[in-house]
Amino acid sequence: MQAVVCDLGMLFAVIAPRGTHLWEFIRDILIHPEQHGGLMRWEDRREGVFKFLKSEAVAQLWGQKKRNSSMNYEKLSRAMRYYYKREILDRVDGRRLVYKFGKNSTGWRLGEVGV
DNA sequence: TCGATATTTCCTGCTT
DNA sequence: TAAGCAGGAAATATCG
Repeated sequence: MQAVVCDLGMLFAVIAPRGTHLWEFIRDILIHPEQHGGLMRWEDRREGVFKFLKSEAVAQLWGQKKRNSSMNYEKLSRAMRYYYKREILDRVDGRRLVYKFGKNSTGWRLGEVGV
């Protein structure tokens, strides 16, 4: 598992632009699930609702991308919560590990993908 | 160098 | 009881 995360991290370091934001990193995992070993999945693609399947693995991947080995899901989720205020994400009440893209996020909608 | 922005880190309390 | 959620506060890194 650790090796898989390591490989994915290296892959990301190559394919992702330097200034990628967290929400873009999340979006890319969802758009290219085959490259990320089912870390996340769409709950409702049209509505932009998605779920973390392997929360700690996603956090580790994000940490590798930012060269931060102490990253974990608790810290990642705090950053996610700041997106509510900016309307990059919408809150999904009562469902753990479930988030929704907001009106200020782009590139995840069908027909928009492939940017 | 400085200010703005985007996290990161730590924390407390609540919920599932 | 562990894991996750919510949000305040302060610190830090990066960029223009």
